[in-house]
Amino acid sequence: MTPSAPQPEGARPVPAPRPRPGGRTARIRRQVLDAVLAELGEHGYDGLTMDAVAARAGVHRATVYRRWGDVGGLLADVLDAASDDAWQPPDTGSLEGDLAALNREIQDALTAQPPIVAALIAASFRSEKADHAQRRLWEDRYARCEVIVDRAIRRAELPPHTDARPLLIAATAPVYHQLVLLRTPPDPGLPGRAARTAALAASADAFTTPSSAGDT
Amino acid sequence: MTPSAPQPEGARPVPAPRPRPGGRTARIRRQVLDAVLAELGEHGYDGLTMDAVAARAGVHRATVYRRWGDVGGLLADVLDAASDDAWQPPDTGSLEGDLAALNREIQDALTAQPPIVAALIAASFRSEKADHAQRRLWEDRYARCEVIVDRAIRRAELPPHTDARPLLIAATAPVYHQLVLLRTPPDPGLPGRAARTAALAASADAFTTPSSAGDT
DNA sequence: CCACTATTGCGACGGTTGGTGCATTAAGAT
DNA sequence: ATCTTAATGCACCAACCGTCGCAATAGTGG
Repeated sequence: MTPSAPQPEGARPVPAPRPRPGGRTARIRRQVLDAVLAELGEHGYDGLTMDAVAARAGVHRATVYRRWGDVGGLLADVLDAASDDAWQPPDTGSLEGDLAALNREIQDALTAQPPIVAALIAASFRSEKADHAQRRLWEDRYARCEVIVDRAIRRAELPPHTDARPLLIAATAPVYHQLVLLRTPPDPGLPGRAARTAALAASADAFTTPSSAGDT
Repeated sequence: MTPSAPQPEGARPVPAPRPRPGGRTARIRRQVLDAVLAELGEHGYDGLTMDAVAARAGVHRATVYRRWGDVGGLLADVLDAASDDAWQPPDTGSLEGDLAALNREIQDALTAQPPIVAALIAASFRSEKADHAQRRLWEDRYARCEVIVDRAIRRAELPPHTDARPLLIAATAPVYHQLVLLRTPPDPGLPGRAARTAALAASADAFTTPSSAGDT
């Protein structure tokens, strides 16, 4: 079973809804998840072995196997933990500015050193559990970004019935595509260009729903 | 074309290893590559082991190890072999039609059963060799697609200095993004919508190089 | 046809990782 | 303090990896 979302650093020990949220369990969980991030940054997703994680965390392999099952369980837990932050999309005052800033954040995250984000995306292909967690993270992030489109509609930059998701996908997909799939070196102009392209198509009604109130 | 048969360095410094592309060598290569595809389709990239490939191909493990080195070498050879086909982008008579047809081909390939293309993309993250081969394949495919933009320019559908690559990326990235990264179920309307969006932005000069003859 | 040799098959080895039964420890309650 | 039992550590096995030396095979040139 997956060990539900762990609390971030130093969170107050909540009044024990779980059978035994003892100090040892929480401490080991934090140690293991930190070890996963560290191993992921050093050796990449391919060098992420249960043995190395357990050794770095200072716990026995069997403990990691029982609580997380396999590497995918570890990744899934890390990904779910990533959804617990308070991230919000940028707010620059214009649609194109928001999308460009968003794309810049994406590019920075994908090219950061160590490449943890890229490693997590790549690793999500190896496991069903990590895949599901990755999808939840995508859904969470794109849902939060919908406010960008809402604001643009409120500013009358976009027609009222613009579909947020396809617009956000069109704006961000080129950045992911080039950096994750094509693996081309980062292009400083790409975030802005992709944002401009999507904003242009959006203002030309390329993302308005034919029927109203129809969510995909 | 062949995996160039990397000789075991240091073991036997043969000064003039006469290449021997005899019938047996080629036959074994084909058997092994077919086995790789079959294993990839059945067990996915994660279940792709050297032992299983050798057993299915009817050759000894040592042979596979000697000629391809590791799983990455096998994948790289498969990817390189994929570049040797005579694929050409569709020609429907219009830019949007070409892009839509291209996107439909991409979507079909990515959702085919067994998911060999998706498995190859995912597997390209596991190995340096497979990664390089995958990049070569991307480059080959996108280079072949540039003729779509050339034809559109010749038809006066696009301004003369339109950059082919960013346009092709913008048109195809959403399909890859949704199917490979986001892992959403295939949307029959997505190829056409992405093509329409890109064509619209392109006709609005979104992909023309600001300065003269563009590079990249 | 024959000699030469690159290539393959064969069996085995040590090493690493994935995964699991069993004994021990420690958290939580009485 | 003591009991209960969830959680952990330990030992163990199975599968796969990567490599080696040697024998057998089959292209290649004479």
